Amino acid sequence: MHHARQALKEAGHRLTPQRVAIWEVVRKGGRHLTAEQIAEEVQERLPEVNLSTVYRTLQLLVSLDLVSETRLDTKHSYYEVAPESVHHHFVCEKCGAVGHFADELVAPVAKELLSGQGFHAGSTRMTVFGLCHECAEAEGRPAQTL
Amino acid sequence: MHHARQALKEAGHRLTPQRVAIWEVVRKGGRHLTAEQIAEEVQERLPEVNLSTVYRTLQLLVSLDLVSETRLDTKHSYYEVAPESVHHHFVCEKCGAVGHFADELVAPVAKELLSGQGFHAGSTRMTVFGLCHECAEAEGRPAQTL
DNA sequence: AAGCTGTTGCGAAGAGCTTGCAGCAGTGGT
DNA sequence: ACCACTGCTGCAAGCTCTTCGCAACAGCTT
Repeated sequence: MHHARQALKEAGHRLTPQRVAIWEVVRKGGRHLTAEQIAEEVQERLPEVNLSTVYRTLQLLVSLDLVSETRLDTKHSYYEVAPESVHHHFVCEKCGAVGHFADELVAPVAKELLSGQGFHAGSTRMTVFGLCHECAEAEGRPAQTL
Repeated sequence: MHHARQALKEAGHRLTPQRVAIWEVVRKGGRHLTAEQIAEEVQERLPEVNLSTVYRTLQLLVSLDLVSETRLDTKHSYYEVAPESVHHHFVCEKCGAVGHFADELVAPVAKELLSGQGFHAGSTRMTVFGLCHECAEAEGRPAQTL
C-alpha cells in the first residue's frame, strides 16, 4: 500500500479514495480479476465508483508497474498485482482455471526462438491454453503421463 | 478446394458463391487474416457480401476443421487454413508480425506442466508475445544471444 | 420445374472498453 | 485553515468487433 501510495505521488498523481480502493481490491484479490469484478468489489465500499474510473485507474496502475494486465481469454483483460518474478499462465479452456508457471520452464523455448527466428520472447508473457486436470478427466481423457 | 467443397456437402451444407469466395481468400491469403480483411478481399469479387456472412462462414469452416482461428492480439480473431501439423504462434507486440514454431519446441513445457501441475497443454495452441528481430533492434536492445 | 429449407443481407443489438465534458476534490502554497 | 489550480470522477455517449433476428433469396433434391 505504501509502495503504491508513494509511486502515485512520485509520478505526480493524486491519491483519491477510488484509487486506493481499486488498488486494495487488486492487492487483496490474489487471483486474476476482470475490470468488472474489481468494480463490483470496489462498489461494496464506494458504491458510486464508475466502471470507467476502474478502467482508467487500472491503466494508470499498469503504467506505473504496480499492476499487470494479462489477456487470459478472448473477451477480457485480467489484472493482478505486478509479480516480482516473471511468470506465465496456463488457462483451462473449459473451466477457466488459471495457473502460473515459472519463467525458467520456457527459457529454452525463448532461447530457441531467438537463435532460430530472431524473436525476443525474453521479458514477455506466455499464455498456454489447454485443459486442467479436472476437466481433462471429465473429458474422458485419463490423466496419464504424456 | 475439392476438400472444402466435399466437406461442406458431406456435412449437409450448401455450396454458395459466398462460401467458395471466402474459402478461396483464406486459402490463398497464406497469412493470418481478420474477418474484416477477408470481407474486403471477398468483396472485390462479390461486392454484396456482408460482414456477418463472413463471420458465419468462418465459424462454419472452423467447425469443419477447414480453418483455424487464433487470437493473436487483444482485438481480433485471425483465420488461416487449418494446418496439418500443430504449430504455435509468436507475435510481435510492436509491429504485429506473426511467426510460427513447431510443437516439438514446447513439448518439454507441455510435459512439465502435465507432470508438475496436471495441466494438459497437449493439443492446444500457445501464443508467445514479444518483439521481432526488427522491432527489438529499433528498441535499442541489441539482438544478442540470450 | 418446384418446393423445402438452409443462407444471405440488413439493421440492430451486445460486450468490452474508451472518450468528452462539466463539475468535483486532492494538493501545494499562503 | 483556506484558496485556487488542475487533475480526477461520474455520466452518457461512442467505438470496435462480433452476433442475432428476420424476411427475402437461392441451392439442392425430387
